[in-house]
Order: sequence, then C-alpha cells, then structure tokens
Amino acid sequence: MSESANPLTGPSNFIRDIIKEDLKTGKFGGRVHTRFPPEPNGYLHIGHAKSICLNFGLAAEFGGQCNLRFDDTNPEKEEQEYVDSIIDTVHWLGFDWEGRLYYASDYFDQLYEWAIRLIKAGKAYVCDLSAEEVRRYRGTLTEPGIESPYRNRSVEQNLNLFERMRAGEFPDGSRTLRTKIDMAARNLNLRDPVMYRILHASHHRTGDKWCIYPMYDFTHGQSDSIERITHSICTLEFEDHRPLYDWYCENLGIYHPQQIEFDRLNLSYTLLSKRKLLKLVQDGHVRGWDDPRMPTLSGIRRRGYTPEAIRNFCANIGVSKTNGTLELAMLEHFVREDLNRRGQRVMAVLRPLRVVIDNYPNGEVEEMEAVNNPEDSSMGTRKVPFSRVLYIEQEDFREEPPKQYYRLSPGREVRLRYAYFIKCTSVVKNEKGEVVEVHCTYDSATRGGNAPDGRKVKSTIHWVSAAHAIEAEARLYENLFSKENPNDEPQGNDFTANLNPNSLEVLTNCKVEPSLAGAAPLTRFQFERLGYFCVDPDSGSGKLVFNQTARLRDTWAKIEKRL
RNA sequence: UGGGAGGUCGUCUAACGGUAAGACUGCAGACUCUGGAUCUGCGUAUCGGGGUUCGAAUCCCUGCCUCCCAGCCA
Repeated sequence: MSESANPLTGPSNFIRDIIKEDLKTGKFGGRVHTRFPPEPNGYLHIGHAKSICLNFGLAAEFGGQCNLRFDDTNPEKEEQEYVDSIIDTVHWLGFDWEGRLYYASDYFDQLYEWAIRLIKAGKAYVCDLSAEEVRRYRGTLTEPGIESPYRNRSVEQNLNLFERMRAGEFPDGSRTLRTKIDMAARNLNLRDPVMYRILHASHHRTGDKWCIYPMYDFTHGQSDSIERITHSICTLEFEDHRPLYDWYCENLGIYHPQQIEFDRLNLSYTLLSKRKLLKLVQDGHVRGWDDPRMPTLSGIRRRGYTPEAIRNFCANIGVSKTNGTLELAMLEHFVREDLNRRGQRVMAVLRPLRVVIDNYPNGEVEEMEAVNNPEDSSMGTRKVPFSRVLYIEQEDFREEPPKQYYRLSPGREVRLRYAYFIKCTSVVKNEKGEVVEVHCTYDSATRGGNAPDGRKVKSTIHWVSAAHAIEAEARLYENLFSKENPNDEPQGNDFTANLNPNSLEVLTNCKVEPSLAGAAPLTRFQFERLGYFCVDPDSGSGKLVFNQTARLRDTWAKIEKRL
C-alpha cells in the first residue's frame, strides 16, 4: 500500500509513481535513463540542486543512468567558464555521470539533417519575416495568428534557402527556418515555431562552424532521443512545450522519451533568478558569485554547507506540481542536522571580554581535555590550554543579569567548559563605564568541570586562553534579503530595495583556540554555543577567516527577546 | 475574456473511494559540562457550493483563487 517517507529518497512523488508504472508495463524496456541538462550561461544554484538530485537520484534508485548534458544552443550567452563550473559543482554535490557528458552542440549535424528531412516532408519552411513581423503574425493569447506569406514555398526553394542560411549568405535575423504546424493553434508554441535562427556568433565548442543555431524546442527532445533518455524531467514552465516536444519526435519518427514536469524550487528570503543574481554581483551588492550569502551552489559551498546536507534537503522537500515557497528554515535544518552529527567542536570567542582568575597561579598552563564531538565518540578528544587570563564572550557576562540569565555576573559561579568553576568577584570599567575586564576566582577542586561536593552551576560557558589564542576574523551572515519574498518590489523600487543591510557583519577581533592553527580552507567546525563555521579561502598567512554557516538554536536569545 | 497546470496544518509534502499522516517552524516540558543535541507533549489543514456513494481530499458538476505561455532565450 502506501510507502512511508524514506530518509534517502524522501516522500513518495508522482514522478516515481510514473516510473514504477512504466517499469511494470515495460514501456521503455525496463530502462530508466534521465539527464540533467543545464544551459552553461551562469552558475548553478540551490534550485538546480533539486533537479540534479531528482534526476541522478531517480536513476540511482531504479538502477538506471543519468547523463550530464549541456544545452548549449545559444552561443551568445554561453561560456566555457560556466561549463567548467557546472561540471565541478555537480561533482561536488556527489554525482557521477560515468563519462556520459554530452553537449547539445554535439548533435548540430544530426539536427541539421533532421531539419532537412522536415523540409522535404513539407513540414518546415524558410521564413523571411523579421522578428517584429513574426511577433505580429503570431496573434495573441485570444486571437489566432496569420500564416506567413513564405509558408508555401516549394521544397526546392526551402532546401536552397536553408542551405544558404547555413552557408552564411544572410545576415542575422533576416530569415528563420520554421515548422509548419498551425497558426491558429491555441497553444502559441505550435504557431509555426522557429527551428533555426541565423546567428553569426562564435560558439564555445563549435567555434565558427555554424552561423545558424537550433532553438531549444528543436533541440531538446531530439537530444533526449539520441541519448535514449526515458524520462525527460523538466520544470513546469515547459508544460506548454510538451506538445512540440512530442510533435518533433513523432514527425521525425525517432525514439520518443517522455517529458515530465515538476515544480521549481522557491525559497523564502531568497532569489533564484539568474538575471537578478547577476545584478547583485555586477552592482557589488555581494562579493561575487560565490559570496557565502548567495544561493549559488558555489556560494553555499563556501558558506560551509555540505553536499550531504543539500542532498538530504532535496530528498525531503518533495516533488510535485504545486508552485509554493519553501521556508529557508527547512534548508538550515538540514545543514545543522548534518554538521551536528559530524562537526568538530572547538572553542572560539567572537566578541572577547578579558577574564582574570586572580587566584590562579601566574604563568601556569594546564592542558584541558575537550571532547571533539559529543555525537561521535570516535572523533576523540583534544587538549586545550588553560591559564590565568582568558577571553569569554561579552554576551556571557552581565553586570546586572536579567531574570533567567544564567551566565556570569557578579557573585555568580559558572563553569568554564572542560575546565573549572569560576566565580565573579569584581569588574574593571573604562571611562565610559563599560566593563572591560572581569575578575574571578576559581575552585581548583572542580578541575575538568565537576564539583566533588556535587554543587551545580546553571551555566557552562566557553573560553579561550588569552596567551594561547589565535586571532581570527569571523563573517556573520543574515538573510541576504529582509523581505520574505524578495521579488515583491516596493513601489518605485527594484528588488535591491529588499536587500538586508545587515546581511554581513565582519568581526575582526575573534580569539580561537590554538588547535585551529593552520586549518585548511573549507574545513568546518562547530564553535561551541555559537554555531557552525567554515574556514574561508581568504584565510592566509596566519590570519584565519571563518564564515558562519548557520547559528545554533539559541533558546536564550528567544527568552531575552520576550523580556 | 485563449490555452495549459495547480489549490491538503504557518511552510513543504503524503494519503491513489475506507482512521487526513510526516518533516520543518512555533509553543510547553524533560534531560544536559554547548540555553546545542536528544526525548516527550501540543496542530481550529482537504479553496467554496452542489452531486454520486454505506463511505469523498480522492469521482462528477459548478464557482473562486494562484502560476505559466504572445523570444529569432532556455
């Protein structure tokens, strides 16, 4: 009967149901072969991850295969740089196309041949209408179009003209090859769609071999067909193109894959439009495509997300045809879950406050044993140096503690994690009246963190020995946009008005424990009680830079907010 | 006002004529050397109106709402 959600493949979905049915009926001879077909005109983002996971995941689940294919039919927008980045990113996500890396441009010769076949069959013609005229002749949503005056050219004439189009005799935009279908079709895509346009542009792979390029509709289904794809999974906006997809396969008499559409991913507080993301980069609102605030996979990666977290996310968000918007919290949940399970714990103080333990011997240093990951004892322990002068988080001391504040305050005893109980005895203030140093006494009997007399403390705080601390920079992030739907543009403004001015906060005076020395870029840690952090590639020559991947759930912050 | 696709807790998804379920979020509590994690409890959801049926989220009719389509982009 009903299958419950599988943590690996997620909840049941209609595409899986279709595949199962096809497997049962033997529609494709028991094969499952999918493909991920990006256009190399930009960087991949989290929305693409959903498609990647779906296509590769479905193939894996049913013992099939998944190709990586570049839909590179528009040389004006595509670049090798994007190809390289996409290949790298899909690999990083953890998927392998086992050598089946293809390009639509590999099929240009075949496509040309097929175009000629349609011309010969009287189903395609060369049209001399300008782009503007084509648009006018197309009609509108409610009115039928009118047939092009060139629609009834002879096969010979069409063959001759198309050959000359290919030979470069005509300027860009002067003619197109069109499919002869039905100018009165209710589906606009069927009103004699353009198959080829003239584009004297150099292609990143075929160079100047071609000056005519096939359109998406005349390319995609055939590419799927050539690769013997069984289930051609794409997003909802292509639903209206399916009749054309089917038309070409049928009229060409070639193997016919099944196109299935699903809903694109939308995330709250996030923009997933290439055009808008490009603007953020170009106008300097972010530091680049891989800025950790960007929803690009390169940005998310730099931010510290793991491929596993993204895959788990994709497997669990479901696939349907409903257009909705997922809460960003859902994505964050899956990184936390993964990083909690695997993240090395470490102590780091972001906003340091000096603590002097007056009764601790001057010059003495003890090595305290700290657990690397309470979720995974196999990760072992490490030594953390402890001495008389420490740094604690400014937030962890309040001269006048509010109700429910359990941390350090005058006269109160707390535990320094993995070290001793300390009690605050006095404070030192600057001329502005701010506390700049806290004096404490420690109880030597509580070494390791437990009192032999069994007394308890309400709080445990993290610390770093001042003499041993390493300087670091931390980049803290908030949502890039402060509006839940960044596309909801305020009157008279564009989407950039929704940018969150506080999306980046740079802390340059952080103190981290010495074990972090030399941590390699992209290494991930949990800064105890603060959140997950990842070493940024900007780190260098003794200066560590960390990106905050996600915060830890902060119950106190919630309480404090209500106070 | 044409065509296509959709509408289930706050959010996303499941239930395929037979007890409306799960995840996330939120709230409450337990536990805790991370106010983390974990555990427990808490959910005024089937767009509206008709109909078929012993029984409807599911089938039929009807109304409403949302999204996509008029690139020589994909």
